Amino acid sequence: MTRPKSPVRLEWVDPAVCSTDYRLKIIGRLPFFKHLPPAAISKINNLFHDVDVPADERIYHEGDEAAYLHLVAMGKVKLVRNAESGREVLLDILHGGDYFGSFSTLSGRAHTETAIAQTDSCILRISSRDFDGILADHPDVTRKVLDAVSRRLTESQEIVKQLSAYTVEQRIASALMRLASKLGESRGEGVLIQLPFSRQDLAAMTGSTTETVSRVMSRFADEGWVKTGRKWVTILDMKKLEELISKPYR
Amino acid sequence: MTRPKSPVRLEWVDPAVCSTDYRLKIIGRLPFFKHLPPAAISKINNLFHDVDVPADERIYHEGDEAAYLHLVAMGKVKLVRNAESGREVLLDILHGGDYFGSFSTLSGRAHTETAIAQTDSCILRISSRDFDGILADHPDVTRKVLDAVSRRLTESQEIVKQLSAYTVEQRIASALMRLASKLGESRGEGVLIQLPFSRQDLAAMTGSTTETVSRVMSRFADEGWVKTGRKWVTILDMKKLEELISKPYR
DNA sequence: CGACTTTTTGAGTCTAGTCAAAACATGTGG
DNA sequence: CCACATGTTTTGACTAGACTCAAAAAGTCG
Repeated sequence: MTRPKSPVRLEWVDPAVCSTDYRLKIIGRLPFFKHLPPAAISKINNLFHDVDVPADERIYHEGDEAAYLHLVAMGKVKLVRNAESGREVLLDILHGGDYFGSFSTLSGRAHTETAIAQTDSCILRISSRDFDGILADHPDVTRKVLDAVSRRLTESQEIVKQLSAYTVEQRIASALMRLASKLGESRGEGVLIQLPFSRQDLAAMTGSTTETVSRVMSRFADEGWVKTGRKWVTILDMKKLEELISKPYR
Repeated sequence: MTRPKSPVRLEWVDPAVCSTDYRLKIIGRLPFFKHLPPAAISKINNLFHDVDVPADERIYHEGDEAAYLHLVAMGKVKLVRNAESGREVLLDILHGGDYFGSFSTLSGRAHTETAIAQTDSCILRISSRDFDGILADHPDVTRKVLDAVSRRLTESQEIVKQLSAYTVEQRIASALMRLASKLGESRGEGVLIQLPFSRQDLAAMTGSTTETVSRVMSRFADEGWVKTGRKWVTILDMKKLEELISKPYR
């Protein structure tokens, strides 16, 4: 039985994206701003600065002064916390339109996590100061930001629940489903996840180790629920993964 | 060596607190509102309704329609998520001035967690609709709420890190320190935590079991770092607990 | 003083981690 | 286009931290 070769096709990051006024389009599509009139968006656009970040490069580090709010214009960004033991914990993977970094000069001055480009990325950033100005000018934007943060809090609490109560197998199944629905690409046979992301990343997402993740993934593959390769996974049977989770602990 | 009997003294919940205009004082002291002029606070006060909740009673349940924002006026409230396996996960313990529940009709219609009174409590609540009105009228309040939610998100991510990378012993030490700084009462010999909270609660906070928590606490007590009893803990040596955490994994 | 709940202790088991090494992909340069 | 260098994934053997089940001990309250 021959396995398919890597189905990974890296997305094309046109260097021009960040340096032209294509930005205006991106910013205008963001949930925070899209309801605003073109004039306001244009004004906001001028407050953003763009940065191209090659894959694997750090955008900022835990403990750095939190002076900017960032937006992913293109590419993937992972948010990571490092434990004292050296173990890396993957908090979230972000893509186009997602925000990260800090909102304000008020709510703490240091970043509490590290942001790393997972692929070549284009990042837009605005100083916390300027963003504060936008919030002051547009109460409805503040409101949307509040909703976005609330949603992220709820997601984080869901992760807490899973880390507390699920087995590794269940956490991995859940992480795959989460990634699939957020970043998956529908293929004929299933949903392809190609961030790219390694066993290492999946381990850091689920509070586990590469070896254990590998073993669990092999089991899933044997069952025919997924197909895996280097830095990609295709989910063939979402239902079975779901059953794993809903099934009582014993 | 005789151990002290329970140092627990339950705080007195005067039924009058909730039913009189003492509420106005409480609301006026909240971080969200305290900067507002008395007239505005008085107006806001009228939108709140008070509820007395006896200990161990549920205030709302996961999945219930999220129609109110709640404030703890007096007492302690725990936020809990139930896993499919039946295991209970303790997300947070709240006390005077803390908010819980949902902010808006927008950000999802169902509660994602269960709220249970840990002690006899007095809860103030406001309909999401009315709270939306306040946010619309007072952009600065929205801003403060945003900061509060952001802070809670950061805290939640810290828990995720701990569940992912700490041993049970480290998680328990960390939980004790967190509770001490938030809800602890300074006594001569140390910091008393008397929520009241059981081994069960501590297990639900740390993704562990009562038995394991008991064993770890006994170890801590043998070392002379804590004194424990039924539903209370006194921390005698915070530094030693801290060392446990900062000390590399092995 | 009992009745009840919470906490502790013990013995046995198992999930998941550790360490080490082999197998496999992928991209590079000859 | 093949052979090699590099990083990733898999496999194996072993270990240990934490869970389970069961029962005894200790606190607390009426």
